[in-house]
Amino acid sequence: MREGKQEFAEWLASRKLRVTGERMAVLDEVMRANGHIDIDYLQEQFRKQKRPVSRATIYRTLSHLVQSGLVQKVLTGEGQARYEKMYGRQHHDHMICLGCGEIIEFTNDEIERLQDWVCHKKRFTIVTHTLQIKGFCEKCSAQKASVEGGATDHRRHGRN
Amino acid sequence: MREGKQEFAEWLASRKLRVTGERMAVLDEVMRANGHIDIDYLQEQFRKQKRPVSRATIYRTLSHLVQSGLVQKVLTGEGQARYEKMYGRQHHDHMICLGCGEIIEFTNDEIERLQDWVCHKKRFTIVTHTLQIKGFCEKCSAQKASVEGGATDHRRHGRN
DNA sequence: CTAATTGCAAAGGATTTGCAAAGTA
DNA sequence: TACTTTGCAAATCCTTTGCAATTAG
Repeated sequence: MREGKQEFAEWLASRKLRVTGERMAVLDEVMRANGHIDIDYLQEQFRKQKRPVSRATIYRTLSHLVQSGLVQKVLTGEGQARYEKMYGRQHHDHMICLGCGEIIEFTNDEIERLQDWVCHKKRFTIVTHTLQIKGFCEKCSAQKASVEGGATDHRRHGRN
Repeated sequence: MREGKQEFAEWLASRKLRVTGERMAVLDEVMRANGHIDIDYLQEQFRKQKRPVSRATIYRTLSHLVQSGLVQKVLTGEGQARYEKMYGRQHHDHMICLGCGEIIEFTNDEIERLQDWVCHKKRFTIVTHTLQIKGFCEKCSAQKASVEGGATDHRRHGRN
C-alpha cells in the first residue's frame, strides 16, 4: 500500500469526489518523490511511464492534495510553485539557494515557539506559517567567492 | 524633500540611469503609502492625480526601487505582489489575516538570531528571509468563533 | 545630440476554465 | 444510468518585452 493512498481516498469520499486512476497516479508520484517537485516534473514522469496525465488534471489534483493536507505547496518566489509530501512528516522551513535552486529543509523548535509567543501577544490565531531563507548554499557560496574575488558590490542590499 | 528622493537619484546615477518624472512619481507614491500596496493601487493613484504612468513603467520602476533597497517586495502567496517602503525602516516580518487581508508587521530579534544560527550550522549564506504567518487577526478570530460556534472542521490542517 | 525612457500593444509563463467525450459509483 | 472527471484548447492573470516616439543629460 502506497503512502497516503487510503487517506486520500477517504478524503475524496468525504467530499463526494471520485477515486480515479489519474488522482492516485499523482498522489503516488508526489509521495515517491524526494520533495519539492514541480508540475513539469510530474508530467514528465507520467509521460515516461506511458501514462500521460493532462496538465489541467495535475493542477486540479494537486489542489485537492494540498487541501487534504497530504501535500504542501511551496512558492519559491520566482513564479514556479513546487510541491512536497507532508504525509507522515513534520512541519519544516526552507532555505532556498539563489545559485543552484536547491531547497534545504530545516526545523527549529525554538523559532516555532517564539512565533507562537509573538502571535499570542498580538492576539493573532495562527493557521500556517512560512519561513523561507534565501541565500547561497555551501557549494554556491564557495563558487561565488572564488569568482568575485574580493570585489563585492556593496551597493546591492538584495531584498526581494 | 520627500523621503528617499536623494537616495534614489544617487542610486540611479550610479547605474547611469536617468532621473525622470515617472520614476520619482512612483517613489513618492510608495513612500507616501502606509505600505503593502500593489500595482493597481499605484496606477489608480496616478490616474487620480491626472498624472498617468503606464503599467510597464510602474513595474520597471518598482524593480529598480527593490534593487536599490528602498522598497521591499512582499509576495502574499496568492499571486499578487505587494510593495512597501524600506527606507528608514528596519526589517520586519508579517502576519497575514486570512479573514480581512490585513497585514500586521512584527519583529523579533531572537527569531532572527536563531535563523543566523541555523544557517551557520548548514553553512548557508543568508541574503534575505521571509517569515509569513497566516491566520486570523483578533477581530476576525472573534467573528469566526461566533459564526462557527463550537463546530470546527478538524480535518483541515491547512498548509499552503 | 545621443543614449535612455516611455507607452502601447503584443508576448510570455503559469494556472484556470468551458465543454464534449469518457469514466466511476 | 446519473453525475464526475478528463483532456483539450481557449481564456485569465500578472508581468515582461519589442519598438517607435519622446526626453534627460
